[in-house]
Amino acid sequence: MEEIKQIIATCIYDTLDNENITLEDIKLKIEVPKDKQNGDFAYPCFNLAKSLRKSPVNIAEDIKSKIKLDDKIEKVEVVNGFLNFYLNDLDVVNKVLKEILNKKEEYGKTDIGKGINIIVEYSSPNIAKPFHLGHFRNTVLGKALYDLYKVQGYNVTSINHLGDWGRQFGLLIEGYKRFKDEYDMNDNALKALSDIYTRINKLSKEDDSIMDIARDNFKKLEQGDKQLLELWQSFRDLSLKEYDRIYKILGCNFDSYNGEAFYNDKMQEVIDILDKKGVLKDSQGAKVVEVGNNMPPCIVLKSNGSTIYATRDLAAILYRARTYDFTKCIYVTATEQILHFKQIFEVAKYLVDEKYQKGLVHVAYGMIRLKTGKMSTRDGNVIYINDLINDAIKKSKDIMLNKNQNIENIDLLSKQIGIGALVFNYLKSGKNKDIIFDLDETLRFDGETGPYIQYTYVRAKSLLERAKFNIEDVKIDRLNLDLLTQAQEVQLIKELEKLTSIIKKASDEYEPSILARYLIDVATSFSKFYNECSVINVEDDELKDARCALVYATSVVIKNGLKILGIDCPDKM
RNA sequence: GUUCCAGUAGCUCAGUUGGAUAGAGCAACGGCCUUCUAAGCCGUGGGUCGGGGGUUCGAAUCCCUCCUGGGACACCA
Repeated sequence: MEEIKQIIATCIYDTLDNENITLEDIKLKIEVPKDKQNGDFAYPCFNLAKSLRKSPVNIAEDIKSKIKLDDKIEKVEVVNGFLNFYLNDLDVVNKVLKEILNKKEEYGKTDIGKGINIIVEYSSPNIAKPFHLGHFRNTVLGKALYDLYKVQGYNVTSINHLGDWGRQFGLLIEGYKRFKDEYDMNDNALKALSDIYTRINKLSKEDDSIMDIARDNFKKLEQGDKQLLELWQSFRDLSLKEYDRIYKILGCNFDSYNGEAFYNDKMQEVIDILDKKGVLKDSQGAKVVEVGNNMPPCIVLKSNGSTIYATRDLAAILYRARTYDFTKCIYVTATEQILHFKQIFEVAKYLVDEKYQKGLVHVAYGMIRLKTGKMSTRDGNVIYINDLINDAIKKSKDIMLNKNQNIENIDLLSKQIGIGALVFNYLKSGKNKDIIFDLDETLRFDGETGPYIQYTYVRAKSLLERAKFNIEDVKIDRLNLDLLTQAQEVQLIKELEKLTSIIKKASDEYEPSILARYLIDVATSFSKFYNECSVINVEDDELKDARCALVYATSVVIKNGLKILGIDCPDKM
């Protein structure tokens, strides 16, 4: 891509004789036309009009008449002041396909991140509560970001910053003591714990003494009360066990589960540093740091002297800079925390070197709301992810049974497809869009969905199986790829070429949806090819092999792409 | 009140470092399975790109302003 732009820019530059125009200027202006009719690359000549004192159309014609084209470029045409460049398709076809066939599951990977440390903090649920849709969006996004960096060779650390500390646990412990006998902790323990929490929370509003006990419980926890810590630990273990099921399903694992509790003993140093630097100020009894930029100050110590979430996040920044020497530390959370992160990133300049402070990134995603309003565990206005997963699996199973009665592994397949639909649904649109939950929309299986892409993969695999095409037995250099000249074939190959640059763009913009949408384009291009070009029923064996190679290459791109998103490829559906 | 995000087809969304006739999917309607999986493909209809100004050869995209929806705004996370 970049090299071709460089070549075209050089070709254009050589026809011009004007010191006001640089090669770099030209290269920057080269674009990919939206409409393929207009070629593979285009150069708009309008901005040259002033320096050259000629009309854009004349300039374009002039360049065209003088230009010496590189071998890689087939032709150039002038349309409305644009110079449209058409690549030599056979070059592209051969180069791209051979690369994919050789690299296989490595295709799309690069090493541009070699030696660079990146932290992705994501998922981070509050323990003792079931996973809901909000956590799901977070987890799916974070996992995709993690893998986007991973495949580019970055040294990535994933951190699950568990919400496992705070007064709420003092309250939960009290509720647990009172009501535990009424619940079955072996079945859906998190639901039970969260019900207990809801109950005791309600009670505490009628009875002030309960809050006092909760405060006291938490104080004891902080001081290391053995019995209470044991209880707290059991809540944490139960929660992780439950979450792990979902993490396994989504294909994510964490290098660290250091949550808020972990920083319990690491906050004093933050206070000391801030104090020593003289930035800690009294304000209405609390200790704050002014952060400017029209923002309210960041509270670091509450008026009762205790720490707050900002203190913990600051301690985490300090710890992570020392432990991981990160170039980037990415926080995946909902948009409601934007101000909070702006504040602590500002305060961080007093704690760590500029290198680290500049590397702090907040990736904020839009809220998921229900038609009945914002999700809230407290009001019971919430979608639990387990329920949704079960719905999705059931639906894909029903569809399969409807199509074909005897499918092996139907449980595995329906799980892969149902979850593929869910995950894709939450990755396909931009992260800062709010989502209003709609069950029918979430469980769609046709159109721009996960199952559509999986289906494309399955069709490709099925073709290869029928054609008995096994990549391990193929002599890649002896394939006659020059036979792939049909419009659908060339178009598909040009699509496959983009994977690497798409991965880079998606990570640069912290936007996995770019990859998700790209995979839809790949699937669509393949489906068009599939409809137009026979693979198995062609007489010419050379053509058959070439097409099989293309089918295989497509399956590789889809599989590699979906893997980054955390979506499995089923063999049949 | 301050500030951030969003507003594009009936619905859900792409497109935003300015470029060619604003694109998909769903829904609607019409085609394509005795030959590779119809969870698919092809076609038709559907648009004041929230409104109004401005900058520019050129604006959905940049600037100003207003409207609508959502979030955040001191001791919850």
